Amino acid sequence: MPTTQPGSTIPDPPAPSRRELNKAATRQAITDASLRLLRSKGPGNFTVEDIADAAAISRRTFFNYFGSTEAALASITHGFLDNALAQFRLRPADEPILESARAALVQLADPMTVAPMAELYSLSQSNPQLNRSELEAWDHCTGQIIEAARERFAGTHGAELDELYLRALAGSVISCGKAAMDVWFARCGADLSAKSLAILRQLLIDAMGLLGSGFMPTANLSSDRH
Amino acid sequence: MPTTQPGSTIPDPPAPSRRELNKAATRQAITDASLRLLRSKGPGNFTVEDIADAAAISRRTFFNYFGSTEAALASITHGFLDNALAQFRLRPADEPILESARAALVQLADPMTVAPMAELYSLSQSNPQLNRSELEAWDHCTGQIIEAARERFAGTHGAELDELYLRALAGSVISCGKAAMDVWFARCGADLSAKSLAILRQLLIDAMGLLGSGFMPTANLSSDRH
DNA sequence: GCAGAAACTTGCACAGAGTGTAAATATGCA
DNA sequence: TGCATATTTACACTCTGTGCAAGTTTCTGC
Repeated sequence: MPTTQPGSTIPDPPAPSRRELNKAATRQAITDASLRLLRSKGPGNFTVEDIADAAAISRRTFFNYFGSTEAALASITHGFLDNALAQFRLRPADEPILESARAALVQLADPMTVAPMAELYSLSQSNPQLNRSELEAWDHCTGQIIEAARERFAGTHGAELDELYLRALAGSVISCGKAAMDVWFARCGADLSAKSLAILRQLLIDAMGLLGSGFMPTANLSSDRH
Repeated sequence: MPTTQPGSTIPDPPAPSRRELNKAATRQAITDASLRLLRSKGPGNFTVEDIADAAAISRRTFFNYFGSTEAALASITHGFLDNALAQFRLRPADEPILESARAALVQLADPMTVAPMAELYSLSQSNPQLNRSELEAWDHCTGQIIEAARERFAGTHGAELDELYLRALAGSVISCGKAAMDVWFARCGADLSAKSLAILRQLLIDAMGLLGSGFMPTANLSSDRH
């Protein structure tokens, strides 16, 4: 029962006002409508007006929330990656970054979290327009990881972390996470069974392992693990 | 004097026909005009029609060559990365992939090659539209590296390379290359002096070194090398 | 060299994307 | 309740991107 007593000493989630609730609902209605249309008509076969009608809003309002149909769908990916980032930030500050990344990514291999992402993957396969927005989402996440790692380092040490180290590492972590997702999807499609998710988890662990070991050439023997 | 004797036994560059020359010239005229307009008006402040006028072609013809203004500009990045890929393919097949990547990237730190890229970087800083196309170009290159590495491995060994290894490595190499370029640009701007290019070269080498050593946490001491 | 084929360019028309503006409506706050 | 502020909406407008058909250039075989 989340009471919001005015005298509460803990800031709580600061009282979601009516306006914020409405906006969140509209936003959700738009992404839901977009996903429905993507399912029923396929990528590129529906317009912003279609989405607006399906979400019971005006075309103009759609553009108050998203800049394009792709952006509306990419919000799913953004949600997924924001989740990953939140997990990353929860890790202890003295942990090696790669280990934090591994732990954060493994958290994502859970049905509720991965389901929308998997569906989006399967529906947007081989569609250039959507792929660009996906790339943008992953890139945005890279930027956020850079920020998070920088803050973490500045917190524990006094100095600043080398910029190349930071950017190269963050980019590689994201690339490896993406590679694991790609391989998983190619191998399992949108299958969300426990077995399939275990494979995803292992792929994410393996990918971080490869990164941590500097991609030793012998590592390609790992293919017979599956 | 590039004679094209019919009896020549070597296939040569197979006789660039008039049509191909015209197309190449038009393509070049479009990218040149785009870059000129980017310089003079800034990103987002000119239309396809402006480019078409400047290149002395019709609007419709522009779209026969490129799908958008961004795509026209991204052809610069594509050229740069195609160059990198060609260097990669020239490396001996038994060399470790990371070493090949390092060598290929270092080849790019040369004024003629890097100049257009550097200018594009400086002009499209903080412009979302252009950045998306840039990301797409890097991603496209990742795909090509995956292909190249797969072929190379299949050539020397009989078996297939583990898909995760391949994708994670290719993605990380590209990420690190990009990170090095980003840091270089942040540090040196569009400066193309020998000293600046030496820094770029060293950044690329360092980035590949980080990748090869698995991002050992002590590596961040490298910042005092510069 | 010349006719016909094939490739390329161009103008036109049209659907859709994206944005500024101002009026209408909903929400927050005293 | 009543005013201030935030949000939605309709409308108009520019620009994008594409199909189509008519014009122009290049290529091919004769």
